Amino acid sequence: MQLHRDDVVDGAIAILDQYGLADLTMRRLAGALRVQPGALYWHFPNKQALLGAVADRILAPMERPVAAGDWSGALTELAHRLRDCLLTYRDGAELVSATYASRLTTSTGRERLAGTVVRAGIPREQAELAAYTLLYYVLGHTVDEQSRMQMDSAGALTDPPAESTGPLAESPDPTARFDFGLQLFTAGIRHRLGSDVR
Amino acid sequence: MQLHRDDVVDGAIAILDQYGLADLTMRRLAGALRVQPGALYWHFPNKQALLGAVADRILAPMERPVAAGDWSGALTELAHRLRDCLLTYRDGAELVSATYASRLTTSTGRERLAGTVVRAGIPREQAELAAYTLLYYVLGHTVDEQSRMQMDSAGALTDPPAESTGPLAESPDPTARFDFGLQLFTAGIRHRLGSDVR
DNA sequence: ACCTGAACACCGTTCAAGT
DNA sequence: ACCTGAACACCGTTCAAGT
Repeated sequence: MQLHRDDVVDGAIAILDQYGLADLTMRRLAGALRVQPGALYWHFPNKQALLGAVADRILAPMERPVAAGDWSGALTELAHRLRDCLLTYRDGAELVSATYASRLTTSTGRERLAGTVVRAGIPREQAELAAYTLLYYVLGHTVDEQSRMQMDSAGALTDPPAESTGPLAESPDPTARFDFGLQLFTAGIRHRLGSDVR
Repeated sequence: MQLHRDDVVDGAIAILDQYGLADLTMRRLAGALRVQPGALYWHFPNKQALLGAVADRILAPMERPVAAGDWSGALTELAHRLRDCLLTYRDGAELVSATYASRLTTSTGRERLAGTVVRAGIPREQAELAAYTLLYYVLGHTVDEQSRMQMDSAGALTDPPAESTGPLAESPDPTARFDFGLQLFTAGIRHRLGSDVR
């Protein structure tokens, strides 16, 4: 049985989702694929490249077209879809955020965000900056949200009726909290459209 | 010569700044302090705790009072100061962002940001959310900015007259780019003050 | 072309034992 | 109280050699 590039990514995703990013090692992955660690290096030059391919897989749904017509609807849809991608697998947000340090530049999600902001009427250069701003927010929020989820599902067993873990514990819906920052962002864009935009 | 907790943090900061986060290992740090690796575990329970102490050191200037009187000035000042803290040492942004996954909740910088937003006239719960939003932006932006700086100073020797590295290469001043996102944020806050705030 | 076997140069952490 | 010595259980990566 030949091992293909996609099989390696499949195996990596499986380990990621079941055991988390810390357990996603080349040796463990090789073991799961019933192969020697060195074999992986025929398919990928190094671990970083493998993680990049995993990140691409996680973000694949970002390619699909958006339904919303107006720019603010499209922006909201893209931001939510990005968050959904990151939340699909355990430690997905952390992996993408760690792996896309510089890779963000070529990310297709970033381009589409920027294009949508341009459509709103913001000059190209500023739209690029706005896209980054939104991206930083979505990544930061989702990494935080996901790590809290995992802390909760671990702590729920050891610490059942804990009062509150911090100033965010009382906020009800994670999605509502996400939307708050999103609305702050779109309001900021709208304000730039109102004022002198040049 | 007795080794104290602060000496360990000093040594860690020195290695971080000279060789980067990847080279900040317990063994290397022990070597620099002329001590066995195990000795560090008398002063800190594990590496994570050590990195937390390093992060606290990096963020120490956040405690100083702010000069600006109005809320938007104070917000801008705090955001800039946070960025400055992160840029002071090599890989500072990456270390803080990696180490403060859950530690953000108790961070003093976050509290002060939230307090400032409350002063603007936003209800407490929303102000907390806004503070997180700003924090995610500053961290994301600065990690990106700092990693680009290091890629440039490494690539400048191997790749002198490269055309452009991406859609951000033409933007002139990193500080101006930082301010753009910051203004987007404050405009968003201001918009919430204008509308029904409850 | 694709993989094995085996090594190289590291990690973080623990812990009896020393002083 | 503070540290050494030495081990344990891992890492990512390389590379001759096999098929």
